[in-house]
Parts: sequence; C-alpha cells; structure tokens
Amino acid sequence: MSAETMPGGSFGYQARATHRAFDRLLQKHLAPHDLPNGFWYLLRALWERDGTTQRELAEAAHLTESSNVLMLEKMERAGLVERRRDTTDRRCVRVYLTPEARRMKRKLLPVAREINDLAGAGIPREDLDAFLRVCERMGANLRRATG
Amino acid sequence: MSAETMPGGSFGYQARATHRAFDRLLQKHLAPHDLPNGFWYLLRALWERDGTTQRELAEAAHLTESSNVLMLEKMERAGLVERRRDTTDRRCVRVYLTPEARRMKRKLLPVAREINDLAGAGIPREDLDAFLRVCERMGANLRRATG
DNA sequence: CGATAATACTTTGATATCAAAGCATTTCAA
DNA sequence: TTGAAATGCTTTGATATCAAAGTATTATCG
Repeated sequence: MSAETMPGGSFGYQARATHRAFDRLLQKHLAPHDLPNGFWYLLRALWERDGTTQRELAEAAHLTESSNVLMLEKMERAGLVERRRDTTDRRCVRVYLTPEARRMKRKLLPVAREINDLAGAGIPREDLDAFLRVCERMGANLRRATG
Repeated sequence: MSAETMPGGSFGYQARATHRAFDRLLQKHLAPHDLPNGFWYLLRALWERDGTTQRELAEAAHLTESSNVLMLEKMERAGLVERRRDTTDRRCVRVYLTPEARRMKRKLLPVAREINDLAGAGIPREDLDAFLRVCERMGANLRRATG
C-alpha cells in the first residue's frame, strides 16, 4: 500500500520514464542532422573536454568501456573522432574530435538548450534545483551500492 | 556559460545518468533470480494490472508496441505470460501472468522497495517529492513535444 | 630484477530498444 | 453498406548497451 512500491511513486520508475521521454525527443531533434543519439552523448563530453582517454570518456558519458569502444569505432568511421595512443602511457587511447565534429558544436548545442527549456517549462525553479540535487545524490547512492 | 548548457546542469543529462544508475543496480539485484531487467518492467506493470492489452502494457512500461512484442515473446517462452486474443475485439491481444509469475511478486517486489530506499537515503523528503513532481511534469512536457 | 597485480583497452555474444512498413480487425462516414 | 480511416499487433533491420573474458602495458613489491 505504500506509495513507494507503486510504480508511479517509485524513483526508479520515474527516472526511467523521464529518461525515455528525453531520449525520444532528442532522437527526433537529432534526426535532421543525421546524428544518432549514441554519438550525441560522446560529442557532448568531448566538446567539454577534447583529448580525454577512453576510460575517462566512458565515465563522463555513463557508459562501460566496452560500450564506449563500439560507439567510438562508429564515430571514427563517420569521421567525427580520431583515436591515438598516448605517447607516455601506451595503455591509454586518447580521443580527439575532428575539425568537422568541432564545428558541429555551434549548431548542435542549442538543441540541448531547447529540449531542456521545453522540459522545464512551467516548473518552479526551486523544484528544478531540487530535481538536479536529487539526481546527483541518488546517482551517488546507487553507484556506491553497485560497486 | 549558462548552467543549463553544461552537462551537469542539464536535466536530460541528469535524467540519463540517474536512470543508468538505477538500471545497473536493478540488474545486479535481479541477476540472482535469473530475471533480465526487461522482464521486470513488464512484470511490474502486470502485477498491478493483469490481463491488459499489449497496447496498454506498452504504454505503462514506456515501450513502443514493437519493443513490447519482442519482450513478451521472450517472457512467453520463459513461461511467465500467456497471450490470448480478446474475444470481443479481436485486434487486441491480452496478456496474462502465469501462476508462477504471479507467485514471484512476493519475492521480487521488495527489491524495488530496497533499491528506492537506498537511492533516497539522506535526501530530504521534500526534495524527493519535488523530484517526483518534476519527473511527472517533464515527462508530460516532453511527450507532448514528441507527439 | 622479476613475478604479480593493476590499469586500459578490445572482442564476443547477449539483452534492450526503436522506426518503418506490413497485416488483420473494427469504426466511421458518405 | 461498403470503402476509407483508425486501431492493434507483428516483422524486419538498425541502434545502444552490457558482462565476461581476453590482450597489452605499466606499476608494485619481494
């Protein structure tokens, strides 16, 4: 009977539902640019910080290393990134945006802004701030438990 | 420079990160029961309301109809559901839990409770309520825009 | 030094999801 | 009342993701 066990009151259920809604609208907005969602998440991380190792990149995009490898191979084939071994630590592969991928930032970053604005429309700023705080904290709680 | 365009302050980024964290811990908790995550979402919906049409079920689980079909085929093979044509509207297929799947509720529903409690640990109740409100409203905003 | 552990990446096979196009049944409107 | 539209499901090919096991390189410790 407790609200927490009902789907609608379950944090996990709501997190999933919300993510799905974002992901679907994102796909719709990226389709005209011929950009799959999977590329987007990595591009965003690389626009922030180019030349990271694959390990760091996977973490920033909340992917496993293996998922990351597969996505980067596709992006490399699509001419969006280059991968070069780090010269001092040759275990690491560093990922660099191509000029074309760097240029896309100007056109594509506003898409994120637009979707976020649309998502938050009509919601009090204090609730939005609480949402961000809760996401951060829940993520930390869950990741600690996952190990 | 606005916080909204930085990944950490982006609602979409945080929704994704939070969902991922839930999904990974869920998988860890379900593995001992030999239950894939995909089954879980449909089981939860069916425990709430058995005998729904595939259409309704897909909506409840935030899946497309085609994704739903594929998952239900696997669940049928695993002996968790049966599918029977509705007798009055023969377009519809109604989905029914098997006795075994019904029995699993007692053992598995506490998993949801446990994960939710863990996720919310140390977060003020008012923030958690705001989180749920925001998820509901953002979902509505986004789905309206997705069409 | 040399063995062992840790780190970073890759490979492989599986799970989860979707869009587009298709089929069957029912509803609706001329 | 019958042909067109809507509804519900299925099929197919693609995208996205992971775990487990493997390889290569660097770090650590005896």
